[in-house]
Amino acid sequence: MPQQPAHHPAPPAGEAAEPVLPAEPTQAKRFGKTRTAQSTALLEDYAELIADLLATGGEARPTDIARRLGVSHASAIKTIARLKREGLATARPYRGVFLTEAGEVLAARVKARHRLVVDLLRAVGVPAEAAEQDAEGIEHHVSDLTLDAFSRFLEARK
Amino acid sequence: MPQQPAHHPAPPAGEAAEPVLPAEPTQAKRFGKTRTAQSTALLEDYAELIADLLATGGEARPTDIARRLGVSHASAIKTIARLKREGLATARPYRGVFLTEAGEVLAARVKARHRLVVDLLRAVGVPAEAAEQDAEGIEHHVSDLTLDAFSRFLEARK
DNA sequence: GTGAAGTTGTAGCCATGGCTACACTTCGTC
DNA sequence: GACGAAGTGTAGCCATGGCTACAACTTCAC
Ligand SMILES: [Mn+2]
Ligand SMILES: [Mn+2]
Ligand SMILES: [Mn+2]
Ligand SMILES: [Mn+2]
Repeated sequence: MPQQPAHHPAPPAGEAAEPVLPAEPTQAKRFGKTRTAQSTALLEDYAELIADLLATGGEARPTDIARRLGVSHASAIKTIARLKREGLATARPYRGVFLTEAGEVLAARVKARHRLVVDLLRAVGVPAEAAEQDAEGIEHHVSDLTLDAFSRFLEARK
Repeated sequence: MPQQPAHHPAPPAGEAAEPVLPAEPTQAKRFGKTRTAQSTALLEDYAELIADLLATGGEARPTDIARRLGVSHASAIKTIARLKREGLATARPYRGVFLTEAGEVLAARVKARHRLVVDLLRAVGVPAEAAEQDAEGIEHHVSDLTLDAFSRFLEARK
């Protein structure tokens, strides 16, 4: 059994604490939103990465993208096809990948969010590499309200 | 373009900041770990929910699980099959679902992590419902190192 | 300019996780 | 105890996101 965080009231000794379940529709809504976030996570990472590659190297080639993501180039190409289908990117054969207006907007938003999450983690004492690692997953599940709170928190302790 | 967090150095006015890309193998490793976390997220949520249902109602039936997750009962049953396949749960037809030793260990760990993530979010000023919502996704991407940092942070400002 | 190497694209496979439709069991009520 | 409602299980569909294998195109070196 993992340790009890000290700021939480301990359960009455002897018997297990009855967990308090959220109301059923509330809980279903939460899980549903999490599933939605899941399905856009990959697109967000691609958009962010493509923007970075374009900014630094001038071009974003499927093979580079694949290598950076640690997947086969075939997988990358399939996801690039999805980006195109969803109006986030354009690509002509052998010419590299570019972002549409919508894609650039998404990339900028994702990038800002990514940085803010890393900064917040660092601020509460998470070691640098762990912060970078965890942020890569966490960023896709952070709502605007939470983002605002992160901003204010960082601002306050600057 | 989203707002610039004030604690970050602004890019030199006039030209865009060149993003600093992590080394390729580093970045690939990060994305890879995130993918792994993704694939266990669902099992974790099931284990946590089943434990809660068993603790409160004494039984965890596929239909209850499905309703709480907001999916069809057929989907729930398929994931329960995966839990069994991975040695986390047992279930005999029409008799409800139970956790194995391994399943209970997982559930306890997930539950503690979930609570800690919610508490951390609340502590940095995230509104209650947003904290609950976002934690449902974030929890699957929080490493032990990060969890420790959260603990210490909460302890320090208790 | 030609040939080899690297890049890109396509095809076909698998696992996961949704769904609906349908069949079968269990349970509660009368 | 019979019946109908609720719960459970199975089958078959789809999309996503991995993979390998192979084919076609570009590019670079010579
Ligand atoms: Mn990410
Ligand atoms: Mn990111
Ligand atoms: Mn969760
Ligand atoms: Mn949870």
